Amino acid sequence: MRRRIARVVFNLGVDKEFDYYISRGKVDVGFRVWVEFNHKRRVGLVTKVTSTSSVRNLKPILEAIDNFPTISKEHLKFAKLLKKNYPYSLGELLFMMIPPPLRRKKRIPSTDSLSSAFPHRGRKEKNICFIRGKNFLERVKLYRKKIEEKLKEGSVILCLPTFEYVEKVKELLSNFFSKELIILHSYQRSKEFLSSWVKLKRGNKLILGMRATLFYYPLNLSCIILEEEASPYYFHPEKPYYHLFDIAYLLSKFKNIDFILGGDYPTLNTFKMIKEGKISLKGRERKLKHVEVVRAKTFNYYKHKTIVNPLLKELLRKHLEEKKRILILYSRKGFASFIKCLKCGYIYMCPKCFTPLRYSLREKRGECLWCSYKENLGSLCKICNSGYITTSGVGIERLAYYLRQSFPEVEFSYSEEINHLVNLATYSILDSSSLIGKDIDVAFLLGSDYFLSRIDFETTLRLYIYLKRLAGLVKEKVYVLSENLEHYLWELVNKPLEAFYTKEVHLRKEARLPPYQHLAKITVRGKNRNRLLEKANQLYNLLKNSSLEVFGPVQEFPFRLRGKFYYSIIAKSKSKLTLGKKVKEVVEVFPKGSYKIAVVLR
DNA sequence: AGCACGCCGACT
DNA sequence: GTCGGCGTGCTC
Repeated sequence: MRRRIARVVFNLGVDKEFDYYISRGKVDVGFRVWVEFNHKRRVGLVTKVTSTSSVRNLKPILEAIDNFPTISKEHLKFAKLLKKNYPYSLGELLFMMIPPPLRRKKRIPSTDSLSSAFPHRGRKEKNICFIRGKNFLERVKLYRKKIEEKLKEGSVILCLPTFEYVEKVKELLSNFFSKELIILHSYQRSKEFLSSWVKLKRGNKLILGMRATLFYYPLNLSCIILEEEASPYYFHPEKPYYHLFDIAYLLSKFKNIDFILGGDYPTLNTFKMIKEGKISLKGRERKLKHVEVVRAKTFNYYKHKTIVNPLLKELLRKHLEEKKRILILYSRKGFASFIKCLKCGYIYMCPKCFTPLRYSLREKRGECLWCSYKENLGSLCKICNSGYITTSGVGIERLAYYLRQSFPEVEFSYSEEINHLVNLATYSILDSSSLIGKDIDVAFLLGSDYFLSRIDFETTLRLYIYLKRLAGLVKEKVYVLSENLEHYLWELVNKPLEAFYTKEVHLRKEARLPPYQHLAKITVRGKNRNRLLEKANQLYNLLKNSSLEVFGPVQEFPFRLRGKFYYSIIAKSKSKLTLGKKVKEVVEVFPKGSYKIAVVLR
């Protein structure tokens, strides 16, 4: 019996396979094919070759793009496993494993077949381990040993949060693994990406990349390393939404290989798994410098004509006189959060998102935080044409402005380059590697009350990690100015990790939040506000009927983005798997139309 | 996902 | 009358 029919999937949200007959040439599972689908020609991927089809009048495969598979049978199996956990089609998931240029009709620029090295599967019990190290320089040294050992068995992928980490690790490891080192990430040009992708399939390699890299894993993968596992960069913030930890965890289980997590402070989930004996722990906590929490009493800004707290001024003056190297961290970007007219009270808004525009002093214009909208401003109000425009709210640029007023002789440098005596930066600099190896004597963390007031259950843990990183960096002391000394973080910030994490885990358990309960945020968007709310309520009822704990719908922030409204519903469940499955079922039966749904699990 | 088709309310 | 938003169904 000759098998003449190919089952094909596309990079579309249709979770269905389509049959085409094979007219000529070699076509097999994993081949990219050029076919006509719905009056258009596009690239499909063969998931099966059979002899029968329930559909009559099949269309032919116009062309097999290559004469070898782009996707292996193992990758196909892994994509099917992912499909069980995520509300995406098999096609969408498989195309994540294909380099972007090859998602179009382009031939693979290689001479011989791409048949990869022998698939690797761990024999004994796989090992999940959290390696604790002060900073990434120290951890890379620890990974080096592990990489050397695992390269004997197969390839190793080292996932890094950002491009700058990849560059730094490349510098650090290229001497040790010059033959094995391969860089693969989506910042590369397509030619470079493709040549790396072809190379990583031959022999035992060390692959450096970011969150998308893991989807291109070679069959002989023997170990996954996730450096700085608590980094927010491992969350993919657009469709297809995923967290790299989950993908890496599933892949390591699927292949039964080692999974190494690295970081200075773990996520709460990892901490919980360490406590449960599911993850082993290497490395100890070291003594850090003291974080001093100072009561920043509220004072009258207008009377004092400054926003610089007198206490901060006093502390700064003292350390400036001692010629200390100072770092000041602040949580809000830009100059001001609002631009308004003093006469009519009009607040400048983004016309697409209906959120206040932020004022950027550097650019001298209003900017939307949520989309790319920019607006140049005159000195008179654009509505009443008479009132003066002022700004309110304190961003880091305004803070710098007032600090210069208070200390005219000091240069408050505000940039990513920390080379001056006094430096200003936003908290996010602590998620990068820019501060490693810099000499700082004293650090001030400002704006913590605002940071903690955000409606997000992760903020306390984030701030704890930021403060601990600062405490590990400075030679002398970290100051935090807060008006809210009752916050539980302040009494735990100088205690060992164990104390804070135990408390936080306890609170999350009480509040039934991750990692004890999992959350799915289901967001609907559409142009008609009232109808959208109806839709959101329908969705709410469907979720409720599938015996999930459901909350909402609530307006998203921003409520209106790029001309569309957004409502969110939160569903809760103890098991991430059941949650994912149930939400997926509901989303699938929900009528498709002009109201689009997005699902984020955590 | 994209697209065609058909329904219905709004508006010169 | 006809324009456009919206639901439905279909793609091998």
